[in-house]
Amino acid sequence: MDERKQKVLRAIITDYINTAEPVGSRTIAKNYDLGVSSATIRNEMADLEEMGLIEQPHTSSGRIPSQKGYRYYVDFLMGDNGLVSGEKEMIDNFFTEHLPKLDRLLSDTCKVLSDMSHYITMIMTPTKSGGTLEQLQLLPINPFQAVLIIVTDIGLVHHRTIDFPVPVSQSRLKEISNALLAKLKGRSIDDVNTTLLRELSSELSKEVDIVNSVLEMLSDAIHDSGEEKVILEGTLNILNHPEFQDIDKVKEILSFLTNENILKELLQGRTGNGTNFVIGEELSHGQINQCSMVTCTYTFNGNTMGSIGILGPTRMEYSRSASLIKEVAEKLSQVLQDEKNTGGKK
Amino acid sequence: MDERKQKVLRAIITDYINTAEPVGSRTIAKNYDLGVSSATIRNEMADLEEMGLIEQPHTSSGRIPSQKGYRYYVDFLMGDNGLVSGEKEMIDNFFTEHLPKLDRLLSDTCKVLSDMSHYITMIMTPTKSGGTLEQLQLLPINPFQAVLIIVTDIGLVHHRTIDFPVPVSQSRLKEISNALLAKLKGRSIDDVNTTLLRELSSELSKEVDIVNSVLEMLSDAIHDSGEEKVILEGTLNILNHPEFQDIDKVKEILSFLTNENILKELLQGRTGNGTNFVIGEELSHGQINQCSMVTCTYTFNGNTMGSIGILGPTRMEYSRSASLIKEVAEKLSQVLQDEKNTGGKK
DNA sequence: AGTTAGCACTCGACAAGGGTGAGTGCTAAC
DNA sequence: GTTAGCACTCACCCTTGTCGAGTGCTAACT
Repeated sequence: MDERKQKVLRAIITDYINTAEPVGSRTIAKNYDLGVSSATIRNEMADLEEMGLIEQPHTSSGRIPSQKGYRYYVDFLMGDNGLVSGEKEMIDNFFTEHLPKLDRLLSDTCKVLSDMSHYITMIMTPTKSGGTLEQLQLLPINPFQAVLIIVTDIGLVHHRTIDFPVPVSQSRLKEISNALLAKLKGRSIDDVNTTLLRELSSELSKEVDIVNSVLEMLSDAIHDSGEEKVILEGTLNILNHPEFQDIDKVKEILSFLTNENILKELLQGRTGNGTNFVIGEELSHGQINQCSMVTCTYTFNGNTMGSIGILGPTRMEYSRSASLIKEVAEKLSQVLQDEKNTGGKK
Repeated sequence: MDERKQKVLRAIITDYINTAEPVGSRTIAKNYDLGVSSATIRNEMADLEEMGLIEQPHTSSGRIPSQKGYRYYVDFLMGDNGLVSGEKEMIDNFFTEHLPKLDRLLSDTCKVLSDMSHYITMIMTPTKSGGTLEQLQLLPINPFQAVLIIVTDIGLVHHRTIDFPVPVSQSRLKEISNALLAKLKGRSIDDVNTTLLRELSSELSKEVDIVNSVLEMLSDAIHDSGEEKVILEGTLNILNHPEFQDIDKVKEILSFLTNENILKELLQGRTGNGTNFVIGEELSHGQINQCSMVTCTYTFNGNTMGSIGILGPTRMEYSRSASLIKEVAEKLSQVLQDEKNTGGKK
């Protein structure tokens, strides 16, 4: 593929990203000075079409990029446009001003990203597997109820209300609480499985009913704590793009995205450390095969913690989205790290 | 307004609710045997139009109900159609099967209601003002961090992570924790305001930095705890109704509803104990003046705790929605009460 | 006096037809 | 290899005509 063909392809894709209209040879000749006439460009376009990189919606209309064309574009042509001046600063400000309360931070980050990108954004919360249990406490509310609280090493707090079948004294509650803490403190979340809990149950078998109520909720809380969640924002943004004017299409996509497992699947298993592009049918879900996605991971302590994704039409601004998501992911990782370093000088 | 006019009006509204098409005199004569010809109905319709209860989208089209017409309908004509057989059972089952973990319960309730109604539903979480603080505890994570936990009398748990500027020993933490608990236990949430916190700050002034970090987060948690939230579900349901085929209209409505304060306003201040109807412009927000809303309150300990709302097109099924929402609100109140009674036998 | 049948009229919805313009492919000349 | 020119295609828009549902009015009927 010679350089001129690349230029033509880049011009077509750039134009189509901006206008969402099939782009003709004259438009390119006029607006992207390649130094050749429209006729020449027509010849090049015929070649590009033969290669499967662009296509014609119908005879005698302009060309639009094919999915293969977009793939070639992100892999070889796109380059790194960077962010418009001021945008990087916006992101930085957001992170310096923001309280590092994890769930809130993530959901606000997601919101900022969707506002800036004008696409749908999603963030997977940190996988807690690998974390350890640092605190565990039972707080009495009344003789028949208590609150179970667990805290993991990265400071995530989970709680559950426990109903006891019989009244439980405060001192007894404290005993159980201390016994559990002694056993579990410092253990990894993944270790606290059914087997271990059963062991505990038999060890603390003085009052089975009570202990079992506690263990049940503990298991529930641990399980919940190990579970990633996906935060979704900017779903309404897609309504601004001309490819989503069909209400049925929109409905299909949006209801598809309400399934959290789908979102996890979309965010997970994207290879590579940097930004990653998944285009159209590569997403392998018919409902969103008119969409593309840019993903990136964020880290904590050098380990991948979760992913961030931007979902837009196949015609999305790949370069800009990549720059945005990369900046956000880096800043996010940094804030998490800072929090750990300055907050927890062990 | 004589009986026949009422019958005609009821027929028009019923038909329009089902079809979303302007309804003509012939349709009524044919499908709703009033025992008179279409000509007579035409005369009645002319009268109804003069009264402002129905209107014509354009000359020589059928009639559609006006907002005043809907108002008359819900006030006098509608009656109580009740639920289709099996629906009440569905709701009851949902509540018996469901774990009473408050926030989860409410969001699932909201979901069930939106699934059954096919409209947008919203639930305002319980107002905690009036509640009292029952538990308060500081759990150490490491010398520089602790988790603050507060529990209210109805079992709501809130937590905040605190960063200390200097290392704090476990025993000192316990002291502070106990001192605060002694001061605050049993006090109403509303009482814990800035003034009280300032008092505490000076009383516990041994290590101002530490105490202030704690009080700041306490204030934050209390504030959050006093704050109602609104859960929203079924936003995509409106896409099924023919009046919402215009993508711009949909966008306007949906983005309007992302503002939580708006939702609160919509749910609050509806008079009366039973179900309540707000029609079209009565909602006093231009963005949703093509919508109507049915609301109902749920209670705990005999006090109104929060509201539930169903938002649909003005052409919504008022009677059915009212029955649904009433059933759900009653069951929800009952579950909350049961939980209190069996869970907390003080 | 209220009800009904009949009739002329209105107006939106839909389909068919023609013009316009953007864009292509091909060919011949440069 | 590049360009200019030309015939051709096709979506889009506008106009026109037809159709049908529905109305209002009037005169006849009970």
